[in-house]
Amino acid sequence: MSAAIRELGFRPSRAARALASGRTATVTVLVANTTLYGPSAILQGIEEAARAAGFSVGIGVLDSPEPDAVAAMVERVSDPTAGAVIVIAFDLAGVRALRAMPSGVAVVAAVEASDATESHRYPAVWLDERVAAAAATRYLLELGHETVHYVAIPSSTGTSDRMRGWRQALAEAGVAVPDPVAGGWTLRSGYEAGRALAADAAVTAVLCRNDDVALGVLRAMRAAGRAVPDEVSVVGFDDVPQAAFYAPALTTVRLDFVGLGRDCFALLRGVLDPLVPGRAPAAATPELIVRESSGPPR
Amino acid sequence: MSAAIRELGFRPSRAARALASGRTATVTVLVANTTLYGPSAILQGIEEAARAAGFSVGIGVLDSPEPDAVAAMVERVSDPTAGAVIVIAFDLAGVRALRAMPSGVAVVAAVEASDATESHRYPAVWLDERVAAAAATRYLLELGHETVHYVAIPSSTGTSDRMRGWRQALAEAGVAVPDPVAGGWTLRSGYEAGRALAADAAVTAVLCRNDDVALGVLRAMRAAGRAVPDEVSVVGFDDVPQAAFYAPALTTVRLDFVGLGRDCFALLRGVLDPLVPGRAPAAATPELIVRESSGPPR
DNA sequence: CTGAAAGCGCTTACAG
DNA sequence: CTGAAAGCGCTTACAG
Repeated sequence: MSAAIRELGFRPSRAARALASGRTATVTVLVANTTLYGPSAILQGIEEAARAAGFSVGIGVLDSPEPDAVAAMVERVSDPTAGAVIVIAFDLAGVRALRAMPSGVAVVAAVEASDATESHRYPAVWLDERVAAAAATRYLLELGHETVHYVAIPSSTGTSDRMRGWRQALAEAGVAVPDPVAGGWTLRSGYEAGRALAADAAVTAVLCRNDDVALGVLRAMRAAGRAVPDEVSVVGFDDVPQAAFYAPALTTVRLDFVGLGRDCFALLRGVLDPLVPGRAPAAATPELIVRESSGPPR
Repeated sequence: MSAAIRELGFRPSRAARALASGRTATVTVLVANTTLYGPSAILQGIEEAARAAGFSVGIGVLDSPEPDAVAAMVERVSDPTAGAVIVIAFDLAGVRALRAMPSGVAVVAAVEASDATESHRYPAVWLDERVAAAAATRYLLELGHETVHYVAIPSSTGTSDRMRGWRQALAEAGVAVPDPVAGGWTLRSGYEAGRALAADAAVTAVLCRNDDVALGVLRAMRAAGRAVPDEVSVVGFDDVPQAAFYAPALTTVRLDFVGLGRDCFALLRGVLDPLVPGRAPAAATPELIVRESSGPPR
């Protein structure tokens, strides 16, 4: 912008440019809840990369997985001049939004389960959670635990790489595969799952679908008088910034959500404009962070 | 939309409409970090209200409080056809963005300190944190503590209603006002502040600027062998969903950020169109939630 | 009350 | 290489 233009306070109209040129440097990201750590960190990463590339970012939250609500949201973002969309498809609402996207709009997804059909219908990005879950499970087994229990969040995507990795590690070790315990997205549901697990004296190690669930389980163990990690080990997933400060500090799998968000935008960039040199994914590999909540069985 | 139109897959172009009519149903919200609970919950509330009103919401993150970076962001959102902006001015970056907004664009803010000049230059919305902080302080005093220490997050906005409420309650009780201890936005900084406090045997009660700081303080106390709440009480601010599950469960001030976000959008709505009936603020009044981390001094 | 025309602020293909 | 014209898809004021 020249000094003269700046002085006059001239600002180009994005709307006019979009209309005239037929394209907009805009992504809108569809997400179920901006309040949870994972999605909010992915959003942070997307925004960072988008801003660097001169893109605007819009946001649409999928309050409810109810088909009509999802369809309404999809309708809003399918405006022909509205630009591309990224959907964070870690749960039912996101998966349904992905399925409902009309052809003709550029869409890219961040998914949880790499084997889900969603990741084949659209360009997608994910972390290698299966390997990480298997590693966490193996770690517990090697500590001497006879098996490892798993607290899942059901009806999210149907399949989960985390659960598959856990199951696979158990199978490879030739160890009994207990039924997964049903948790949920709330802390309370993690607590309830923990209560059930605490009541079973045979349980000595539990892997949790995320750190919120793990925090609930931790509290349930304490309430039941089962010492962590002396009597039972608990391991989470995500490594939220608070995890290192819990009591006990949580052993968990660190997931680079911000990096995943950046990769997601880079992928979208490549879809929109094949001439833009595609960068290799930069998200860090998931890594088990051993802290205080895990140890050998008594 | 008629069935015929739907069948043909017709979707109106938002860009064309914006150009022709001169207005866009769009808000973009400027925020420093989508990853923190407060801002992300406010965003959730804004998006919910905006969607209900048929508005699109954009997001711009203020990575850095550095003036050039802030100016660049402000420039992007000041597009004449881009619509209104909401800035979450809880920290330096937000406050600076607010100050840099050119006249002519509709802006509304969510602020922390009701007395700051920012809240007078623009329509703003805030929670009554001063009264809540005073109440939390009084609660600790009435438990029998001789005074209450405060862990602040410095250089955020300059003034903080939370700190003012604490100071006021102490003054009204005719009690010594200790120097605030400097914390920060990271958990680690809360931990460091807690270490300093733990080393001072005279400290029996500490009020923390937010729950993250409080979690850090909790851990520091544990590391120093000071029992909570038996030897020292710690109280937070925010009531993040995890607070009830910490060990010990955190006594904290519940802040209705989602409601604040809704109110913020309602205020903006009124600014954009004075004919729209303005609804009374609906955010819940801050409330002290007493849990396990506070009690009488020994 | 209905319908054709002008215009919103840009970009772009084309004439000069 | 430069400059004037057409057109992007809507809205709106105006003629009929």
